[in-house]
Formats: sequence, C-alpha cells, structure tokens
Amino acid sequence: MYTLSEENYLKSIYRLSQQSNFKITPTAIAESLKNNPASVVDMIRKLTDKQLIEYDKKKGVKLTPVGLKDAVLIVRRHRLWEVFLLEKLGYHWDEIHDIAEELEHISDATLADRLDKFLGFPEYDPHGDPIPKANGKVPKPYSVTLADLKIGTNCRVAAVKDTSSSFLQYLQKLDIGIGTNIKLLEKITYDNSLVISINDKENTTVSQKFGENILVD
Amino acid sequence: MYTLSEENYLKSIYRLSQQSNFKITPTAIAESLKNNPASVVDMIRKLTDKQLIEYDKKKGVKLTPVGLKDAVLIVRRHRLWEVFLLEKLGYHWDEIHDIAEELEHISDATLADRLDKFLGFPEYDPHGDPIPKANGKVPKPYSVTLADLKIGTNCRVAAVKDTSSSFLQYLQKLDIGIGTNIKLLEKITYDNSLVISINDKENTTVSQKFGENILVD
DNA sequence: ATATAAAATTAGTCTTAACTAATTTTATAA
DNA sequence: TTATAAAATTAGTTAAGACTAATTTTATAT
Ligand SMILES: [Mn+2]
Ligand SMILES: [Mn+2]
Ligand SMILES: [Mn+2]
Ligand SMILES: [Mn+2]
Repeated sequence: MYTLSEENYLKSIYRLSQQSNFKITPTAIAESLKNNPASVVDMIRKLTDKQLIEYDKKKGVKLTPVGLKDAVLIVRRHRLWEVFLLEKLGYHWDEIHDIAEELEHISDATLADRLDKFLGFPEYDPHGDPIPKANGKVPKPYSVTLADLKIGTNCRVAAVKDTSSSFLQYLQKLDIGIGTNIKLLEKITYDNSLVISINDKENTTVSQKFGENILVD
Repeated sequence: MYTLSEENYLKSIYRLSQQSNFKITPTAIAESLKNNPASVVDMIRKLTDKQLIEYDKKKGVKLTPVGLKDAVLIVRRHRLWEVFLLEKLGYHWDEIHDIAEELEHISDATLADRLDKFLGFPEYDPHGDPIPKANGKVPKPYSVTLADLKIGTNCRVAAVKDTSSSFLQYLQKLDIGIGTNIKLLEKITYDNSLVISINDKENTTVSQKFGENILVD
C-alpha cells in the first residue's frame, strides 16, 4: 500500500500534530525525521497528490481523514509490537522502540488485530502511550507532567514523553518506571530543578527537562 | 547490515543450492525472484564485491562461508516467524509465508534467539522445514517424497516442498497436514498418478506433481 | 521601512535496484 | 562444422528517495 518512507512521514506528521499545536512545517518534519527540508518538500508534494495530507503555507501540514486513519494504524502497530517485545520476548523498555520502528511496517490486513488479541488487548504501551483501537479510536493520552504539579503533590508515573535510551536508562537507574509513586517536594527557583521522593524513599533532585518528560496520573 | 534486496538474493541463492545440485545461473536466480536476468547480473557483481558469493561462469554462483552463514540466519528468522504466526496468532499454514517474507528482514541482534526461546525452540516450521539453530547448524531436511515410495508403503507426511497457497489449500481440502498418515496403494502407469489412502480413509487419486511435493518420513 | 536571518523551495546530483533493448558468448542440433 | 537458439552481459533508462547548493520567500529586529 504505502512505501516505507511514506509511512514514516505519515507517522511523523501525526506525532507532531499530537505533541503540540504548533504549525507543522517542512523544517519541523525534517528535524523529526533527521533529514533534509528539501527532501521533505518533495514528499509533501507526493503525499498531497495522494490526498493523505493538505499543505497550506499559512496553516502548515495537516493530515486528511484518510491520512489520519492510516497514520493511527501505523502507531497502533508500533505500540502493539512494543508490548509484544517487552512482555513476550523479555526486552527492556529502552530496547523496544527501534525494533518496533521496523515491525510497524509489516503490512498484513489482520496482523495487528491478531497481535492485539494475543496480547490481551492492552490499553497502553510500555512507555504509557495509549494504543489506538482497531476502529481507529485513540484513547486520550496523559498530559500532565511532573513539572506541572504543585509542591507537595503525590502522583503515579503514567507515561514518558521521551523514549530515548538515555532517558529510559536514567529512569531505570533511579528506579522509576510506569506505576512508580513520586512526591514533588520542592521546586528550585533558580533553574526549576525538582526535588522528589521516589516510592517514599530518600530525596533526589532532577532537572526541569526531566520533569517535563514524565507524564503523571 | 544488508539491504532488503541483498537479503532476498542471498536467501534465493541459498534455496537454490539446497533444492538441487544444478548450477546456479543468473537465469535461475532471476526466475526464482521473478525479476530480470540483467538485474541479477548487477546484483551478482555487488554480492561478489561484498564477498558474499563467488561467481564462476563454469560453476555458477556459490555462497562464500560468510554468505552462507547469513543466508541461513535469514532462513532461521523466516521459519521462526512462521511458527509464531501459526501457533501464537492463529494463522493458517497457507497464510504465513508471505508475512514471514517481511518479518525475516527485521534486524536485531537478539530477536531471533528470543523468539526461538519464546516458541520453545521448535525444530521444524509449519511446512516441515527444519529451523536452523542459533549457531548456524541446519538440521537435515526430509528428502523422500511420496512419489518415491514403493506400492504398499505407509508413511507420515513430514513436510511440503511447495508452500504456495493453492497447494496448501488443496492439502487442507484433502485433510492432509504435517503428521497425516498416508498409504500408497497404486501408481497409475499411464501418468504416474498415485492412489493413496489418507488416515486409513477412502481412496484418493493425486497427480505425480502432487506426490513429488510431499516429503515423507 | 529596511536590513538581516530563517525557512521554503528549486535545480541538479547521487545511489539503489529495477527495467528494456542490443550485443556477445555459450550451448545445442542439424 | 556451422547455423540457431539460449543465456549472459552491456548499455542506457527509470523511479524513489535521499542529498547539496543556490535562490526565493517570509519573518524578525532595528
Ligand atoms: Mn516507540
Ligand atoms: Mn512506546
Ligand atoms: Mn515460508
Ligand atoms: Mn515454511
């Protein structure tokens, strides 16, 4: 149906549309895919011709209903495979993303639904991201970050925004995973560092960037 | 490591080297991959440069030790995924080959071994083909076909040579699968058709071609 | 309003992996 | 042995999807 590149662009545009309200520009897409804006312009033309996106210099790139539906299905496959890799094959949560980047492109009409069933219809992937349903409905993702909380609040780690190995391995070192209980004790005025207590244990200080990449419940 | 095309060529050359002693020519490879001999000549040059094959006009194409090792690993992945698709996701044996053709190219150092373990280290894939071991050893495949048997012999279906949907669906209709018991009752002299009894049930006549594509134990 | 910087676009190049058409080499049959 | 057919190879083309460099458009700051 789609080429590998087309799918990666669709997914990238979808992700950008989810993670903020900024205009989706060729440069933004180029950054997210780590390629050249000139290449992006070419692909924008191609996807526009295929009626998967619309591009307006003022409004930026938008997925059409068809483009959105298919982007969501790719994300669905990605997240289901991540669950499989972690739960069935015993990978750690910092190893699964790159493999799922390849698996998500396997095209078979019933594969995702069978995998979904096999995994017991999981709601969230191992990073706390919601898994789109077979009908294309996407459960609402978590949106409040650790950095948004008021001093003294207790919370549960629900998801991570950054899925890079370095961030996930740092979390592992701090004994933080999905479900971990965190209490925000103090915000350092100087640089917005956060003093937290992890699972009621001794205090730890983390950066603002760190706090902004943890979604809580 | 390798491109999709390189992997498909390696696998194709490996398969040709397994299924007969004929010289592996550009034309033979072209047929097996359904593409043009001219394209094959290009790729032979490329794989030769990479020292994965050797090509001699007299002897044809041969895999080098490195090429052989990697071809076997691709086949290993293919067959393991076939087991997964059948046993875990509930596909039928005529549906799995094409999906495994895509899955076999997922490259991750430990994926095949984890999958192998998850599946309980299966010896054979759903078509009866032996699954190469992690160390590259390939169990000996079955080699005696139904057409090779003497009249009156009883046998167990061990593997199928042809994995096309049409053949597998025909087998399904006849209630023949891996493990089915077959007794060869008669060979029709005229066209080598075979009269067989399936699981001791009523007699059926099948073609010579059919008999040559069933491997027995 | 104008200068400057950033973003978008165009033009042209490259690589991979296919193809067709033409040619050369090798095998086969009369 | 020679004619013919088949196979292999070469030459040239195409398409996708990336790139760089140059240019044009748009945004931002003085
Ligand atoms: Mn991921
Ligand atoms: Mn994830
Ligand atoms: Mn197969
Ligand atoms: Mn098989």
